[in-house]
Amino acid sequence: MDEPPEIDYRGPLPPYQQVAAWLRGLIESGELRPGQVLPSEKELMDSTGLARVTIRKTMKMLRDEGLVETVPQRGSYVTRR
Amino acid sequence: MDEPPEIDYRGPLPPYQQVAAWLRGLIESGELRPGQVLPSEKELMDSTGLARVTIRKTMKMLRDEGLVETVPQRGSYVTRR
DNA sequence: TCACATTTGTACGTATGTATC
DNA sequence: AGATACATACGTACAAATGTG
Repeated sequence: MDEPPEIDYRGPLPPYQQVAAWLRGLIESGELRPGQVLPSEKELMDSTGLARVTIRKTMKMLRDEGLVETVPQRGSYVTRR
Repeated sequence: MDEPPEIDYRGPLPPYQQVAAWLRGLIESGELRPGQVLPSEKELMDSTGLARVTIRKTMKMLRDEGLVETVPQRGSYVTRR
């Protein structure tokens, strides 16, 4: 898994959307394929330096977009379509 | 943290400047040292009885003076110089 | 069967940013 | 100056299910 971009706390997009944009790009480019697992909340926290609630907000956004599906105690996966 | 002075709503200085003057004094006297955190907006609201917008006006004044720096979601700190 | 680490779910408290009335 | 609301973010803690050894 690539490293996420540096978080810009002063940019036009809030941190949780910056992470979402990064993951969205990986999915749409095919780097992350349908059925494939995404980094765990912990991994994203460590790689971005953001808090868990912020990462969870990112994942919720991607879920709402239908791009990923989250399985409790398992992880989040790229939606198969 | 000391208690702020009683707010004089009829005095020559508006309330937000009265609070600013108090904090400025603490900083210049060394009671609040560089890098040290200032009371949160909530604490200042409670201890002064003033509204949040007023407290924020106080902090903006101190920021503009270069006496303090505010970190989003963190708090305001005495500028290190 | 058991113990342990991992992972998501949930909740609470605190803090600043922004907007509306 | 004030009141209220919502957005965004950090930290902590605990619960519950899963996977691994």
